Amino acid sequence: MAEPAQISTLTLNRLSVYLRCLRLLQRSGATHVSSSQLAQQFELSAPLIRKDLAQFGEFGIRGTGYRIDDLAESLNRLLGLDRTHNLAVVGMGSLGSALARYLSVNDKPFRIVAAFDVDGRKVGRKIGHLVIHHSREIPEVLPQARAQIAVLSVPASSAQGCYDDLVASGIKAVLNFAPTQLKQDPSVRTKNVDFQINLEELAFFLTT
Amino acid sequence: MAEPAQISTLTLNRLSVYLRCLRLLQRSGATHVSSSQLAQQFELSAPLIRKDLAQFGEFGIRGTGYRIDDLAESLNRLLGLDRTHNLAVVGMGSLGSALARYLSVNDKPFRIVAAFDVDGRKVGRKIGHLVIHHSREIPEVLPQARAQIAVLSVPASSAQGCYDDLVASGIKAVLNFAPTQLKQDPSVRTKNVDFQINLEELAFFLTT
DNA sequence: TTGCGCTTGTGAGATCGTTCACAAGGTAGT
DNA sequence: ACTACCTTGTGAACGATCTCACAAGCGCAA
Repeated sequence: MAEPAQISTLTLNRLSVYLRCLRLLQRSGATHVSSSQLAQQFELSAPLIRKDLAQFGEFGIRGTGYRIDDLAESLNRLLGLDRTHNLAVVGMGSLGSALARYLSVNDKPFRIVAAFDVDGRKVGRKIGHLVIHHSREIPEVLPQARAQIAVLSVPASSAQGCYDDLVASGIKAVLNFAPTQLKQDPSVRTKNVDFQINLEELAFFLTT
Repeated sequence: MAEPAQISTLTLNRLSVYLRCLRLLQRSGATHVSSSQLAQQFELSAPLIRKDLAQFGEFGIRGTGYRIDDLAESLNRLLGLDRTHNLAVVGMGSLGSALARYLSVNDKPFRIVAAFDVDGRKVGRKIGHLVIHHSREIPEVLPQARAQIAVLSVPASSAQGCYDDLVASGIKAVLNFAPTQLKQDPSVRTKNVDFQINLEELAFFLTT
């Protein structure tokens, strides 16, 4: 019931997981679900799920559980997924292209509105119905396309430069795939997806 | 000086970051680095870095800092990166191919030894000098290739099935890129890289 | 050798996140 | 209406993680 002064990232990510699970349940025809049912889907405890959900009001019905449709819609709105978010992909190598394709296919709330690369051979080519621009055109194209979130999939060596360009051009958030630690701008929400580090984590546990 | 009974994942991931930074410093010709110098590279506090490193012995020299070469080698060995780890990639869609290419190029301690897909048109084709096998051949090919870590880049709908096959065939660790919550086997180290959830996290902070 | 300046290593404290136990509040059957 | 049975929401204990302050240690200069 208390309005969430500050939602932690951990909670937020779990909410995404919950929502995804609810979508599946919706398709299966169920109407209600309890916190313990959700808990045994993933490896989480029921009280944690209840605490997560209770931060935003009393969604549940005691004795019955949560109404799937209601909860899904609430989470959807809460996460800001009821609106369309415009993405720019910077770096159309194999990873960038894969991400672009993945995002284009789905009718997700994310839509690619701009793509950039430094490779002259790629500039001008189309990905879906979108022309690839040269990275130096970011300052003009980015605001015009109204991109709020950038997906950064360039080599580590050029990541910082691209990041700075994006920040200067008014980007609001960056999802960085480059295996490097960016010097972040405090006004831009930045998130790293570093699969090399994840591999190394797994490798470590194989040794012991 | 205390032998680390249990290293936390947070610490472990930071060690990877430190090591990466040390590699850069090595190229720049520096010989020593202090915890505060490291700290201002990323957004971390110096005491945290010292605590992380002190878990494994006294690497530093008071008054001087850390010897870059020594520390890099220690971390390298500690993380198990002085050995080669054999990878299998399951799902050679655009994402799987991008990951495979990325891992093939580098002379990292990770080496791809097997690739799988269910698409008959892809089976038999080569990625680098590696033949793509059909996913149903996992039970035979996986142990023969001595793959310890699997990279799972299949659609969400088939992720659980592939995961179970991998587990049954003796895989030791799995890096899952499918946007789904796997029912994990306790004997297999599993790590999720869910970039959809990361996007949703960024989207959330744009609304408020 | 002595003193000064610098940096590490580390216990104590603060903060954050999760688990636990239980009261409050529903539903269904009689 | 009443009872039995559920499930939620939540304060309190617990545990993990990070921050802080400071003593211990090393190098260098005189």
